Amino acid sequence: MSTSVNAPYHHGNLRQALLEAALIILEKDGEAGLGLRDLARAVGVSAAAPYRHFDSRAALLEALAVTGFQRFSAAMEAVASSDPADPMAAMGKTYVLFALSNANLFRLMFSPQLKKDGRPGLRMAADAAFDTLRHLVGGDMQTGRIKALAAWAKVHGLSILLLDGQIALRAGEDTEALIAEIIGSL
Amino acid sequence: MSTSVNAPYHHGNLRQALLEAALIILEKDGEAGLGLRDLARAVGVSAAAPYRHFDSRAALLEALAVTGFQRFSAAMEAVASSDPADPMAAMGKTYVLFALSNANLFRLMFSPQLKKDGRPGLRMAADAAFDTLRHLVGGDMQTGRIKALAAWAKVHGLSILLLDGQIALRAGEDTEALIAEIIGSL
DNA sequence: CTTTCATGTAAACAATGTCAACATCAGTAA
DNA sequence: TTACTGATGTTGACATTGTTTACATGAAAG
Repeated sequence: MSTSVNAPYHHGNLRQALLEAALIILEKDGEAGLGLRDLARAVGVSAAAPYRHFDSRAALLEALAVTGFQRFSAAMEAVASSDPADPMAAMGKTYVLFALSNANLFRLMFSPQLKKDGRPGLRMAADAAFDTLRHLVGGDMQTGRIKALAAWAKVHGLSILLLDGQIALRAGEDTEALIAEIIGSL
Repeated sequence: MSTSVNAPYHHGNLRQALLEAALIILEKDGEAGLGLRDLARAVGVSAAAPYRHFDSRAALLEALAVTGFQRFSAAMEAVASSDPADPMAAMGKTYVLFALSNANLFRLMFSPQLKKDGRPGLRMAADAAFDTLRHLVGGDMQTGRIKALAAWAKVHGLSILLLDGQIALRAGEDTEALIAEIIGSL
């Protein structure tokens, strides 16, 4: 029984296909909804096949989170290099919008689960992302460390509170405008 | 086979015992490490017994999170009623310290898992907690909504970043002092 | 053509959440 | 007291999950 009429025994690029399908499932169903068997079935492969490319489910999740940090870095560098009027505000807005448009991926990136296993790839990716973030901030304006940390905390907290639906929008209020207002209140 | 020599058939106060043991396991092993069977064994009861008091594992977690919000509210009210010099700063500090000293419980309170099932008890507890928070803030100083949201975001983000170990302490730096500094930078 | 090795499959395992059927016991009513 | 009843606990089973082991396939190297 094969999904397509003439499915080849070897998939060809299973690792990549798994990651792409996993990302879709992740955004739709959340991390808990991402089962290895469902994922394998979605790609048209047996339940054990993913183990040729990932040591465990956690390793698969780690790979997802790593690509998340890479995309995050890319987004931040893109705004920074677009030479905006207020670099800090622009980066903050990008930070929050990235979280909102990649909700479950963002949550996965900061998942305490993955961190607890001490997965080195994830730690490296996160460190790299925040290093470039620090570099971009330090390059464009000479903020002190405390102010930078405070800005980071504000932007990160805003991301999570919005993600969790804790911040209620008023009637006719625009999310993006609210973000700008909160970021602007330094 | 019974844990104690003369264990009675009926536990007596199983629901409470489950919650207390669950809280301990939660703080030690995290949410993923909190299995129903282990929990039942820790309390000296069969694997199915918890189902007489909780509909599901998620319901048990919800109950834990609810008590978390109650403790959180109590802590915030305690500081506010102690009439501190700078109410906002004091509450912010309490907010972060609560998160740090109840790490996994705090994470559970904001777990996307529980939120997704639309558990009404959790939503009510969270709303109640944040209502009292808003009340305390609004009562002591007339902050605008945007400033209040910004302060909330900063304090919440700081909690999570510290919890995740993302903010590195410098040599000889005190966590509590750093918190105070960041909160102070409004 | 043969060999090899990365990559896939099938079948099994242990552990988990959950449920159904039965056991125990405290309290109430006769 | 005696019988019933409902709340609470136990046992055994089930489906599902992550994971492993043994085997199958086939593309590329020799």
